[in-house]
Amino acid sequence: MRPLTHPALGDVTVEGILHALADPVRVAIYARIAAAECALMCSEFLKLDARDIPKSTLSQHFKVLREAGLIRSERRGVELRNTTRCEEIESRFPGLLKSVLNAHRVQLAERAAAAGAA
Amino acid sequence: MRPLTHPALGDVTVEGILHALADPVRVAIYARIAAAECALMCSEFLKLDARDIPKSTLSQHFKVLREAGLIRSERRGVELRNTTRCEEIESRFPGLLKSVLNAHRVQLAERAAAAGAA
DNA sequence: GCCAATAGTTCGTAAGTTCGGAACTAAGGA
DNA sequence: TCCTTAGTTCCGAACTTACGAACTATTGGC
Repeated sequence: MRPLTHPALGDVTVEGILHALADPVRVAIYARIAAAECALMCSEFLKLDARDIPKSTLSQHFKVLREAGLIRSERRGVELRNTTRCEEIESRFPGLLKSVLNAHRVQLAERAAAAGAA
Repeated sequence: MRPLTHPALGDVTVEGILHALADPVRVAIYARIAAAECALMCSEFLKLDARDIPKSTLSQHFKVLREAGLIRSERRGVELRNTTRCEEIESRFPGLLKSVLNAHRVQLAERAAAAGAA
C-alpha cells in the first residue's frame, strides 16, 4: 500500500476538480464531507442515498477526490479521516466550490420535489 | 444527419455541465463563445491555443457542450452559429458558470505567469 | 442544373477509463 | 497469535474517447 498523496495547492487544477465533481457519487460524498462538523470515514458511504457502493469503487472515488485536491485523508489506525480542503481551494478559485455545491443542492431539491409530485 | 438537439433547461444537469467543462479544450471553446459578442462557428476552433484540433474531435466537443445545455447551435447555411445559454443556466444554477469561467481564467493567468518566469 | 468547395457529422477502430469482485495489506483488539 | 475491521490493489468486462476516412448538406460559380 503506497502512502496517501495530496497535491500541493498549486498543482490543483480546475479540470481535476470539475472531473471529480462531475460524478453523482463523488459530489454526494464531497457535499457530505463539506457539510460535516468532523472528519468522516470512507465506510460512512458504503450506503449512499439508499444505494450500495462496492468498497473497491468507493476507494477509487476517494482517490479521485484526494488527487483532485478536494479532500485530505489521514490514516487514524485502521480508518481514514477525511476532511475538505475547501478554504485552500477557495483562496485559489474563489466561489467555485460554493457554487458547485449550491447547484448540486438545487438539483437535489428539484428531484425531491419531482419525486414527491409523482 | 440527425437534427441538432438541445435539452430543455429542466433536463440540464450539474453533472453534465461539470463533465463538459472538465475538458481543457471544451472550457476553452466555451469561454470564448461566452466572451464573444456574436455567434461563433465551429471552424473558428480548428486552431486553439496554437494546437490543431481535428474536425471530427471538434464536432464531438461541440456535441458534448450542446447536449450538456451549455451552448445553442443553429444552422445558418453550411455553418453553425454557436451561442451560450448562460442566462438560462444562471437562472437555475446561480453563479455556477461565472465561477467556473473565473477559475479557468485564474488558472490560465497562473500558467502564463509561470511560462513567463521560466 | 451540375460541379466543386466548404462546414460539419458519422463510422469504425485503437487507446484509455471506470466498475466491481476476489484477493490482498495494515492496524487494533481478544 | 488469530480475528476483525477498514481500505487498497489487481484484473477483466463494459464503457468512453480520439481521430482518420468516408460521408451529408448547403452554397456559389458556371
